[in-house]
Formats: sequence, C-alpha cells, structure tokens
Amino acid sequence: MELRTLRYFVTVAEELHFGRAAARLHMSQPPLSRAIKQLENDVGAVLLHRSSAGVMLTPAGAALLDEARTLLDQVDRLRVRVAAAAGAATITVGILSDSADRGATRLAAAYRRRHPGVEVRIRETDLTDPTCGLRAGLVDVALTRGPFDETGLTVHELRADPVGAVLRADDPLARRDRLELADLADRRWFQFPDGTDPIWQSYWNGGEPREGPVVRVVQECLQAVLWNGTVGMMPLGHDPPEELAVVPLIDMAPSRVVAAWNEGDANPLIRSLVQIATAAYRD
Amino acid sequence: MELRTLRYFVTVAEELHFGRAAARLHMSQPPLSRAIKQLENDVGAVLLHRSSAGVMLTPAGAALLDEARTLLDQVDRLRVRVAAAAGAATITVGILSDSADRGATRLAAAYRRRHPGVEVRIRETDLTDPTCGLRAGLVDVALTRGPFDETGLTVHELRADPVGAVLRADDPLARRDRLELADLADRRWFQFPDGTDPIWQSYWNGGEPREGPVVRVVQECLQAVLWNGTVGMMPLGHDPPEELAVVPLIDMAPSRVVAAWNEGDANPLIRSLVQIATAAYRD
DNA sequence: GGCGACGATACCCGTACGGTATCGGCACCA
DNA sequence: TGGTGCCGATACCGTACGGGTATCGTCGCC
Repeated sequence: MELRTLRYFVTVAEELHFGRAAARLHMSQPPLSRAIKQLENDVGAVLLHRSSAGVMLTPAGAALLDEARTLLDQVDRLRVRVAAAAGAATITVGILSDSADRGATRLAAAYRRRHPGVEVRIRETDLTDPTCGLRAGLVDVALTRGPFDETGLTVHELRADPVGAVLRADDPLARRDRLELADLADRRWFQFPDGTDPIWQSYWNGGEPREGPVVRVVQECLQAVLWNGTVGMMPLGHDPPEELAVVPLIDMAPSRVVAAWNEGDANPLIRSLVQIATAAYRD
Repeated sequence: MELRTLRYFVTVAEELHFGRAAARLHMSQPPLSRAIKQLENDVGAVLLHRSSAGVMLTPAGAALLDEARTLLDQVDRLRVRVAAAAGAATITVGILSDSADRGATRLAAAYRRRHPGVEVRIRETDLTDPTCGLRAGLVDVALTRGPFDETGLTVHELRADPVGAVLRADDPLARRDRLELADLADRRWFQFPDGTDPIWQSYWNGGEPREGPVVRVVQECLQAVLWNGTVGMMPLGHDPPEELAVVPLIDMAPSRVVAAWNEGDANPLIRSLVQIATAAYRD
C-alpha cells in the first residue's frame, strides 16, 4: 500500500465516478481502475460497489476513506515538522528577466505548497549574465536560458524554445513565415556589454560579430528595433509586442530553458526545486 | 514521498548504517542510498549526516524518524479498521496433503500478519482430487500441484518441482543418479481411485495405464513401495523417507506447485493470498 | 433495438527501481 | 608513507510496473 494509491482512492471515493476522478488526477481511467483493484486486493476487502446505478462506498471503503484522509493529512504535518526541525531555510533563485513565464509561475506555486516554511528570495537579472550570478554566489539556483559557459555548473534542461527574429511590423521581411540568418546579414543587430559570456553573446548574434546598440534588458532590445530598426531576437511562444513581428529563424538552434546550480552543491532545497520545475514545465 | 521510502528511512535511522539497513530490507546498498537521497530532496532537508565516523541523524532526520514511525503505525491501524468494517471475513484454503512445505509455512505467517482479522480455514485433502474441492465450492482457493483439468479454474504457478521415482533403498535402480520412465516400464505402479482427474492420473503414471495398488495419500504410496515393491513418485526437494531413495526422472515434466481458484471469483482475500504466496514461494 | 455512458480488459511503451561493478575518501596499521 | 579494508556514492544495466490508447461488455434509456 502506497500513499499514491491512497490519494487515488480518496479521489475516487469523493467523486464516486472513475472517469471524473481520473481527470482530477490528470491521468486516464484504466490505470486508475487497476490501481483501485490492486488496493482492494491489498487490504483484502471490496472498497467500492460498482453497478450500473453508479459507484458506491462499501462499509470497508468508508472506513478506508476516513483513515486515508487522516493519514494524508498527517503527511502534510510531517513535512511541516521536518522543515521546522531543519531550521529556518532560505533559497535564492535567480531568474533571467524574460523567463518569468507560465512555467515559472506554476513552479512558484508548487514550490510554496511543497515547502511552506522555506523563504524564497528572488533575484531577477538582466540579459548581461545568463547565470544570474551563480558563480558569484549571489543565487543558489538560476532559472535561465542557454547557451552559456557551463564550466563549474550543473545544467538541467526544462524546455527548448525555437527562436525568432523581431522586426518592425512594417519591415518587408516581417511578412515572411520563416527567415534564415543570411536574410538579416546586412542589418544592424543589438549587442551585449563587454564582458558578457561569449557563448551567450555569440548565440544571440547568430555566430557572427555584429554592429549595433548595446542592450541590457529585453525592453531595450525591443525599443532598439522600434526606434533604430535593428534586428532583435526572442524565443517564440510569447505574444509579439505591439507594432512588432516575430518571425521564426530556421537556422538558429532552439534556446534551452534551464535550471542551473553550482556543481557539487548538494542543498536538497535546490534539487527539490529542480525536480518540481521539471514537472511544472512539462505541460 | 511514498511509504516504502519512509520504511527505508526508518530502517537506516535505526541501524545508522546503510549496509546493515539494506540487508534488513533484503536489498542491496546502492538503491537504498539513492532512495534516501531522493527522500532528502523531497522533504528539502538533509536527514542523515554521513562522515567517516559513521552515520548520524540530523535534527530534521530525528523529526522525520518520529513522524514516520507514527505514520507507519497508523497504516497498520488502518488495515485493522478496514478489516473490521468489512465484517467477519473467512477464507477456506485447500491444501494438497503433501504441499505443506516451507513455502506454505511462510505464506501462512505472512497472511496472518497482513490480514489479522481474517479467519483462515484449512482443508487438507488427499491425492484423489488435486483441485481440493474447488469446483464443489468446498474451498475458496487451493494450494496444490499440477497438472489437472483447469477448465473453469484460474491457475497461478508458484514453483515447479522436478519429479523423481521412489524406490526401496535396496532396489538395484536406487543407486542410479537418474532414471527414465522406460527403466520402470515392467514394474507395478500405484494407481488413484476411479473418478480421479484423468490428467492428474495420467501424469503420475508417466502417460501409460499401469497396474498396481490404489492409494489416496502419500503415506499409502510410500508404504506400497516398501511392502509391495511398487514404483512410487514424488517431487524432489523433500528429504527421502527412511529406507527409500528418490531418483530424478529425467523425462517427467516438472510438477507445478500452483494456487488455483474458481474463474471469475473476485474475492480480494483470494487475490491477496495469491499475491502473498507468490512472494513467499519466490525465495 | 440501437445508442450512449461507464467501468473492465488487452496490449504497448517508457520510466524508475533494484541489481552488479566500481569508485573515492578515510581510518588504521606496518 | 604506502597498503588495506570499510563504507557510502556513482555508473551502468535489465526488468517490472505504472501510465498510455484502443476496445469490450453491460446496462439503462429513448
């Protein structure tokens, strides 16, 4: 008997309907039916009476529902007590300025639920340092984008976004449904300040050294497009800003959304965050 | 977080030694180490302090040990309460007279622990009905041997025993280390009464009709060997009786030790027994 | 009697768990 | 100081189980 199975049972007992319970559990109905049957074999009693009229709890099922609820409540209490015994915990998360998307939102919600006692400090950073100050020890874990110099860091991919060119809506190329880097070769591009991670810099410049204004945050980059007609770049999937168009660049490698931390840092709060992030970004 | 993991942790916390804990859990050390590490990531705290001096509980670990113990106790209480709510339960187990071996002993112990409230009735039956009265409804589940007519029954293999010929110790063939059925063709064999399952009958006669005394229990069969010089047969693995020798028969198919129940009988107590039996016979 | 709803069954696939082999660090000792 | 043994961590592999889709069986209900 495992806790997962008990959670399944509680859901079915609440819904009294396998299909709806499966939906609430984000799974399909057959494995749920199977899990309940295994639970019945495990406890040695029929828990649910299935008939065409519907699903009903047997006396044994009612008893198990009650017990299972208190058991699952106790698991939450357990988490809180362990966290309290571990002492005041803090984790500092670095987030690249344009990475506060839906995945990060879900991550934050799930992480607060899982570790209610942990103080999460957020440090949002501009585009000049994709590691968000990991190496300097300013953050414990970074939610950011690749590619960048990974030496001394452990990097865990969460997603991969195709990349597009940002152009003024009235730009002749803006009507194209896809572009190649060569189409933009004669344009002015944006630049990052000196000292920026060269892999990162080179990636956003399409591998070539470019001429153009220096930017530090996404807004500056977009403004440069609007006012100076430079080429900008951004991951696809976000809504294009007003007056601008984003056209997929077919010969740019996708930009990997990643979690990164200092190699060898065994802080369980970091590992837990990465684990939760993996689930939060999956769907 | 699953209960299995908590059981692992409690064991490690009690032993303060991964190797010994793994031995107690009947597993090897590496997956245990990994499971504890995952648990630490799950609760977001280091639970054990590993050093060359040994393994120590951290404050968080001590808190979790306490909580986990009460949680696991509660699971046992849950089982009892569900069984009580299910009402007085009875299961009748048929055991073929020579099948009360170590596997069955372990099964009985494990089943009593898992289902303390269930009244288990045992019906030991002689060799004339390998189904132990399943079809007549005399038993819910049979622990027996194959082969027999399986129509209307569901049969689950637990083990397979090679079969040997039982001979008087002074029989010239008794010194051989293996025999074929042909070596015994001119002997008198034992018989089962009329009406015995023909597949079962034929199996123990080596596929041929034979002449010889009718027996109903193993003892009669052995006595017939001793007093009348007939050929007897029995599964290997048991100690040969006094004054008798058991010689492997290389052209007899092994006799399958099985659990069997009436097809479509969904009684969870039966399924649970079969599941526990599978584990009990495995090692 | 055809249809729709719903749980059960059959079958496939990927992941995660447990296994063996090996490493790395540390104490103890010659 | 180098050798040895202990012990937890890591690497890698195979399998069993959990979850998926497709389909069935059964029972109300127009």
